[in-house]
Formats: sequence, structure tokens, C-alpha cells
Amino acid sequence: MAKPPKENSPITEHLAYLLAQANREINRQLETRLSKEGVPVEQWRILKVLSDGEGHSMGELADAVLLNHPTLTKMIDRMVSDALVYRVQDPKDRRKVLMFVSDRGKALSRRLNSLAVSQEEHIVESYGDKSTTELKRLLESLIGTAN
Amino acid sequence: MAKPPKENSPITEHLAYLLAQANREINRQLETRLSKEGVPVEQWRILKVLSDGEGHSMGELADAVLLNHPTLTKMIDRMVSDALVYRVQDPKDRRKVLMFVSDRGKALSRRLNSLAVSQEEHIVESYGDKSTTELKRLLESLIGTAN
DNA sequence: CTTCAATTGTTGAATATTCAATATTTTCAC
DNA sequence: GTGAAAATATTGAATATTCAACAATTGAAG
Repeated sequence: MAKPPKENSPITEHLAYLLAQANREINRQLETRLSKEGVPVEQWRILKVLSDGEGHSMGELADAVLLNHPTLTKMIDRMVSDALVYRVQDPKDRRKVLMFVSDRGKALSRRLNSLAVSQEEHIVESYGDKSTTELKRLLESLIGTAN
Repeated sequence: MAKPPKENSPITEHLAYLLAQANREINRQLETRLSKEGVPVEQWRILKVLSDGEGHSMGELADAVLLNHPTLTKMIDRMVSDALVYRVQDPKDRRKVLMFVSDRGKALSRRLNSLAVSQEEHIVESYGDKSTTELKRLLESLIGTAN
């Protein structure tokens, strides 16, 4: 039976370490797939979130895509240069900026999504449907607990 | 029943995203604890791995602590300045450098480990023993599958 | 209404990470 | 044994991220 890490358990038994390791590995796989389109994982996230067609403020977006505000600002600057997204000042609250995805961004988002889905299918294939579903359930629950 | 992400599933259903989110959250909690000693999470990992008293090469260590080689080199430089670890040229293979933890490093490692264990206990408390154990098992299995 | 605090987003400087190139040593084919 | 290729660690330049300060706007107390 696996026990919680006591005095001198190896680092590989710590939840924080296992999460970092698994995240690193899966992220690297995804990165490799997305590199076909020359796009970092974070931009896939941004495009995917914006693909609901709604305008999202920078703060909202930063939370959703797991980036700090200044990092997001600079990444969005690049994506604006690439004409993937654009800024609109929120008329209801002029402190805010609403982000929208362009047609070009939508097209890219579809291609990226197909790559991401294919990665996930590949994982399900080798790791198993049951394990994948259960792992997702546990992760969601952990995230819910932590907040 | 949770399904694999199809055409337009939200990003929150992707395994890669859930892992990133969970990792971010747990890592942030751990970071907060360790900040009591003014030490980043990576240094905890390094000290913990080296605490077996054996000498570890930089390559070995980089794999173990999930850092790229150049990043590790520079972090080790800082830790050497802080007298937490020291370098010894491997006599069997002079390309290699063996890293060892100093007494000061060992003492810090014990304090850090106690903080890390307390974090994990806190997670088990709110998240549950069964869920934690099961999540760890699934993560280990995923990591094994991915390699 | 006015003022002060809070919210939102961006900027620039400081810091950290990554990529490519390098130096050194070992391994292996011949 | 020699020379070419591989392995190991580090360096410096390019890039990215973070922190603290800022500007603009809104909210709220008086």
C-alpha cells in the first residue's frame, strides 16, 4: 500500500513531484505535435478559450490559460502581430480590454485542436480509456479542493 | 460519463490542461510553504535527491529534478555560492561532475522536507487519503506509459 | 459631487530560461 | 593505437518571464 511520504521517502513519492513530472511529459508531447503549426501550447489555449466567440478580458483570459498578466500581455502582442486575435476596449468598463479571435485565428485554432485531440486519443490508446477518465476525474476534484 | 474531447469540447476537459492546472496549483501551495526558508521548489528537489549522500552527476540530477542542463548548472552555481552543495570531479569519468550536499544543505533539506510533508498531509486531509493514493498511482502509471 | 481606494492592463528593468556553440573526456571502429 | 563520433558539462547570446511601478478607469465613502 502506498503511504504518504514520511521522513525520508524519495521525491518520486510526493504528489507535487508526480504532478510536475506527468505535466512535463504530456506537455512536451503536445508541444511536439503543435510545433507542426509552429505554435506554443499557450497559444493553443488562448485560441481555444477565445473560440467561443465571446470577448474575454485579459484578466479572465490570464486565469483561463494559466498565465500571469504581464506574460499574457506580451504573448497577446505577438498574436496580434500575427493577426490571430484583436483587442477591443470594453464599452461597459473602459479599464478592460476584450479579446477576440480573428478568422485566421479560428482557422488555426481548428487545426491545433485536431492535433490536440489526436494526442489525447493517442494517450487513451496506450494508457487506457478507464485510467484516463479516472485520472481526469481525480484531477478535477483535486483542483476543486485546492481552491 | 466523461468522454474524450471531441470537436469543440472546452479546454478544461483536456488531460494536458487539467495536469497543467493541478500542477500549477499544488506547486504554488508548496512554493508558499517553502518561501519560509526562502528557497524555490527546484532547490528542494535538488537537495532531496542529493540527500541520499551519493554523488550524482549533473545529467542524472537534471533528469531527476526536471530541469534542463543549463538551467540546472546555473541553479547549482547559486547553491554552491550558498554553500548548500559542492562539486567533485568524477574520478572514474572525468567528463562528469559529481554533486554532493554539504552539512548546511542537509540541515536545510530536513527543514524543507518537513514543510513539504506538512503540505502533503494538508492535501490528504482535505482531498482524502483514498483519492490521494489513487491519484498518485494513476500518475505513476501515466508517467510509465509515456516513456 | 469629490476624493480616495480598488481594479484593470501595460511597461521597463531585473531575473531566469533556453538554444546553439564550445571544451573536455571517453568510447568505439578500424 | 589513432581518429572520428558520442557523451558530459558549461558558457554567452537570445528569448521569455516576473516583479514593481505606472496610468487609466471605476467604485464607494463621506
